[in-house]
Order: sequence, then structure tokens, then C-alpha cells
Amino acid sequence: MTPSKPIVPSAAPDPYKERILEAARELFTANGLEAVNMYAIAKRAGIGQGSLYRRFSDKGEICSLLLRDSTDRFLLSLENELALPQADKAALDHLRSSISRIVGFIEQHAELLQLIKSEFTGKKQLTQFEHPFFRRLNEFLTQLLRRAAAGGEISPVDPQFTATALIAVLSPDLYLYQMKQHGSTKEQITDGIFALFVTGIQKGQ
Amino acid sequence: MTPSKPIVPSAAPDPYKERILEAARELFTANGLEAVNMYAIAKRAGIGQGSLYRRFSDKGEICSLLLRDSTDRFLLSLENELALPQADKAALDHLRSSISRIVGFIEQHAELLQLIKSEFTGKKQLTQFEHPFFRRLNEFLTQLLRRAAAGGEISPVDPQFTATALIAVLSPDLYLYQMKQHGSTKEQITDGIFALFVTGIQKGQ
DNA sequence: GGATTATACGGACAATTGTCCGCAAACACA
DNA sequence: TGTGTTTGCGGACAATTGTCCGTATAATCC
Repeated sequence: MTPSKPIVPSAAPDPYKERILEAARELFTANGLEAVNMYAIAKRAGIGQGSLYRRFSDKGEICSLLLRDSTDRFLLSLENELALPQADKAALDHLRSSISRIVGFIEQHAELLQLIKSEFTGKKQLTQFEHPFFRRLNEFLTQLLRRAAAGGEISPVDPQFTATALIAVLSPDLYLYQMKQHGSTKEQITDGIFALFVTGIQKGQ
Repeated sequence: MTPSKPIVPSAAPDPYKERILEAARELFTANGLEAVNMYAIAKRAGIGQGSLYRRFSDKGEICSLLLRDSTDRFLLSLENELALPQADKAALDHLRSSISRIVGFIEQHAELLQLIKSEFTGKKQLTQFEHPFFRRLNEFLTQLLRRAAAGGEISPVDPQFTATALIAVLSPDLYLYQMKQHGSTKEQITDGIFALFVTGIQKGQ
């Protein structure tokens, strides 16, 4: 039994992955996302294309992992709040503040998220909603909506569908479109979402 | 001056386009959308790849044109209703029935629309909202929402943003996801959208 | 009507993606 | 330590996309 790897699996899970991510990060920051291809990443990492594709089937997966730290921290911070004891009737306020934070996150990483999404939906026959990030976000939002429903805060909507619809509206695609085509600000977009997904489903009034 | 072409420009705008669309249609129905590539379409149409790419930069554009008849007829029928004299306070009902019809259309052409969308957003730096079909749908929905706002039927939301959000929710992506992952029916999806985009923005109650 | 310019066809070619397999290093077992 | 097995590296290669340019045909102009 070799004590180098089996004992601490997190210490060196795959040295190649690190080198690939390092190479990708360097090339991305130097040339932009679009200008970098898989061959160049393999070359830069000093490995063969086969070894690269064995780990990442496309650029989107590399970007996903580059964002992994950020997304994990972000999702965890959302999820942790969910575990805290809440005052009654606070779920909708909680939803409102979560949406604000999510829009902020989308804004911060719009370009990378957009590429991840297009690669993810392009190859594979998948929808954006099946990506781990959106899947986890969906679970979070569904739970929040269920809580609001249980507390009688909202009219009887389907929490699962509403969460998915909310994610569709929170997608980087819509964000980038509103910015580019209509010069919307982050605040305008957030308010627009509030109107539909907070005020709109609020019970009474 | 040759009297063959200039006089009736609609008679033979581009004989090649017809042959390409014909070839594509045949190959698509025979082998499915995914299995057909641009080279095969050019070969089948009996032309060079250059001539094909001069007219269609990718498969998505070919699909767009294959759907063109359907989309045109559909959008025109929506738009024509808008021109009809309406009773006051009918805009929201009109929106409701339009949503139903749009969901039906999405359902009918989900696969093609999905491919059009992914090609359109993949190459080019465009969002789905910039595709002519969604652009026109957006204008239609915006106008309907403006009318509802003018009639005091809805709370003061931004019609333009709300229309875009509605389109995000009406995208084939969400439709296919709900069907595949949650076994939703067309009716459940339609009801979910009604709750957010009709009942939700309705004024009073 | 002969010369010049414009148009556009189509296949060769470059670029990129993704796969496959020969080969070598690591491992397992006796 | 020798032998058989497994793993996985990496580059050659196939597949596909998209571009480019030599060339033929049509239009325009003396």
C-alpha cells in the first residue's frame, strides 16, 4: 500500500487537472474565451489531446470547473441561510434577497456562464436546467417557494415549475440581452423579476 | 433587359435555395436533424459547399427557413388579432389565449426550434431573443402588455421586460425540460405560465 | 462585338473537434 | 525478479465545419 495517494485523496486527486485548469486560465485571460481551443489548452498544459479529452469533453466543462470555487461558495452561502431558523412569514423576503444576490452573481460571471451553458446545451441533448449549477439553484428556489407556500404567503402556484421559470428568467442570456439591447441596469432587471416572482405570487393585494 | 426574372422577382428568387431546402428536408426526415451535416446537404442538393454556405451559414438557418412558412402564418395570425377592434379590458384575456396558442406552437416544433436556437446562440454572439421569430413575438407581447397597462388591467410592470421574461419562459428549452424531467403536461405548463404572467400581474386580487 | 468588369460556383484546403489505438509505465501476483 | 495484466498517455487520424480562391459564366461598356 502506497501512503502517498490513497490516504489523502484530496491532496492530489489528479495533477493533470490542475495543469489543465492552470493552462486554460492563462490562455483565457490572455486571449479571451472564444480565441482559445482545446488543442491549444492541451499544448499549453504539455499533454496530449487524448489526455485532455479524457478529463474534459469540451471547453464548457473546463469553464465549469474554473468557476467551481465561486459557484460552490455562492450556493453554499445560499443554502446555509436556508438552514437557519426563520421567522414565520419570512420566506418571500428571503426569496427577494436571494434573487438580488443571484442577479449579482449572474452579472459577475455572465460571460463564463453563457459559454458553459451553450457548450452544455449544444453537445449532449441537455437543457440549461440540467446543469449541476442550475439544478442546485433550482432545488434551493423550490424549497424556498415551498416554504412560502406552507406559510400561506403565496397563492397556490406549483413551486417546482415556478422555480424553473425563475431560473429561465435568471439566465445569463436574458441578462445580457436586456443590457445590450435595452440598456437595462441591474436594478431594473431585479425589479422586473421581483414584480413577477415576488409581488406577483404574493397572496392578497 | 431580360423579361424573365426582373419582372416577377418572387417567381424565382434563388433556385438554389429551393434545392437546398428540398435536400435538407429530405435528409432530415430520413435521418433526423442531428445525423445530417452541411456537407451532406450540399452533396444532396448537387452543389458545392461554397454555394451552400453563401446562403446559409449553418444548419440553424436552414431550419429557420424550413419553419418559415409555419412561423409566418402563426405570427401573422397573432398579429392580425391585435389589429381587430377590442372590447375594453380584454387585453389580459387576449394575452391568456395567445400564451395558450404559443405553447401549442412550441410543442409542435420544439425539436426544430431548439436546434435553431442553439445554432443561433452558439455561433454569432447572439441571445435567443435576437432571433427574428422571438423578436417578432416579443413585439407582439410587448404591445399586448402595453395595452393591458393602458387599460389599467395590470399593475405597473415594465412591458418590455415582462415580454422578454415571458419569452424566456416560453422557450423550447423549458418546455422540453418540464416534459422530460417532471412529466409535465402542456396544460400544467400553460397554467404555470398563466399564474406568473396573467394572474400575477393582474390588478387587484 | 470584342474587351473589361462583376458575379458566383464549387472544390481544395485550413481549422477545430473528438476518437482511437500503439505503446510504455505501473501494478499484481507468485 | 519475472511474467501477465491493467492503466492511461499522447499523437495520429477521422469527421465536420467554414473559408478561400481559381475559374467559368454573365453583365457592362466602349
